[in-house]
Amino acid sequence: MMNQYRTHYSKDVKKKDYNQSIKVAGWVEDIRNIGSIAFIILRDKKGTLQITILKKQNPDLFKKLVSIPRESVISVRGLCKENTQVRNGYEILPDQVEVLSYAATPLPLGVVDKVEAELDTRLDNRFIDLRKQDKQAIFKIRNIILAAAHEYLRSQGFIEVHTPKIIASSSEGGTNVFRIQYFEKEAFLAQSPQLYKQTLMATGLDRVYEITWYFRAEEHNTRRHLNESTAIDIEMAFIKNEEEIMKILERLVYNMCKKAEEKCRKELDILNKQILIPKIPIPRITYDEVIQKLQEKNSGIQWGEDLGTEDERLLGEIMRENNEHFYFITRYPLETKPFYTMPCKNKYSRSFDLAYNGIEIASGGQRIHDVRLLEERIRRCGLDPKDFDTYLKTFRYGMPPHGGFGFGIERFLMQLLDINNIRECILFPRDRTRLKP
RNA sequence: GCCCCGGUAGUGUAGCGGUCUAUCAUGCGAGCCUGUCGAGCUCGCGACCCGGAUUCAAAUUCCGGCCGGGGCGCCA
Repeated sequence: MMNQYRTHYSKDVKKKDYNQSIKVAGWVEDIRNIGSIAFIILRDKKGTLQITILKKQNPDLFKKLVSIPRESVISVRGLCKENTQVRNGYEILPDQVEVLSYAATPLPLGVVDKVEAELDTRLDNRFIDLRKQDKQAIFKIRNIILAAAHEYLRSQGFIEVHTPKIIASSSEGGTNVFRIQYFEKEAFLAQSPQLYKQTLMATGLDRVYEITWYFRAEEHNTRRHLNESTAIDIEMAFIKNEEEIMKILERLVYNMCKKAEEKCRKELDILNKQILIPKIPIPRITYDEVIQKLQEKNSGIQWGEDLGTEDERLLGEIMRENNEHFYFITRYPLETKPFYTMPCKNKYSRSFDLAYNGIEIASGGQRIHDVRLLEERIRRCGLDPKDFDTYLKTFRYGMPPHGGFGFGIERFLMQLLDINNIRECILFPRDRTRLKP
């Protein structure tokens, strides 16, 4: 007995339950009233089932059932009968129906209607949109991917941490931050846990990870940006160079893909997608090689410039021709990277991006642990070391070599499942204009 | 921040100066139908984002506003 409303989920009814009285509960997805017989499709967490009722056997109950508005929540007790004509192989012949919640009509959005609504309408009514199994599948896969990340990172000695999202100063420069009122002070929402992760490298925890929010006040309006997104952020100490970080990242990605492939068969089927599991090692291409490849394809990009969207797409295409979907871009020019990035041979840096079919999904690298070099880099980037007092202090009393990365969860999901709008990959997206629900 | 595009029933659309009393589908309501599973059939309900302007006449043209989508930049 699961609870007073339900003894079985739709997909848990087995042969041994046939000819038994069972209880099911869920949402009324559809009612097909043929006249003297009616079929009610009930949807629960695991799928759908059919309730069949004959008018002449129970006229009152018949009338009650067929007049329930779609998407109402009901609990039904009845005899479970085998029937090969029905998709599940069984149907329920009800003797008791309890309406737990009546749905108003018309629905703001149909769950099984023949017309698909636009994303904007769907997001406005996300609680109904998410009743659709294909929309739900994305979040079930997301769950498995994150479970895989936790499992893998913990197996590698990382501990999970949580750092503040309300912060005193804009951490890195670069992207715009949201300003908020913190009692009598001005504060900001963290655009990344970068500086805190580094601070933790001074503590001896050595390996930390955080599944975290990024808040970014950029007024972008694209299919691949959110103003509130999530990431897997890691930082590790006592590294020799950035290669060690990439080794963790590629294995993390491998494990996430593998677990999704193993455990999300049903969801992948619903979405009609297949997962490409990366071959390890994931190829590393240097920034210089990238520029060369792009120039061969007549891109106007010059050495020293960051890759534009078009360049990223083109590179993705070039790589795909060689059957490579994942690839690292390494050794970016120091100029293009934030102040904390470890330089390499003057003009290069020990940084990398991980791209997946032409879109950046992670970026990271080795950080500077020498405080004097760090101060110099802050100045070179046109910032004032005084503004980084709290941060710089952590480097003055013993800071090991370290590095890490930030990995965008929605970006990854979007590429993994070939979804063309990032808003599909987060339950309640925040974008340039959307603040609710 | 720059640049495009769009707002028509609950949902998705057609119409792009008069023929709009606005199309079709879906939905909703009523009815018929004993095996539906995109059920079917009959009847009905329901909409031109807002404000100005042009015109004999505006859903349609112009201006402003509001709301949305997308591209670039930036980035995950």
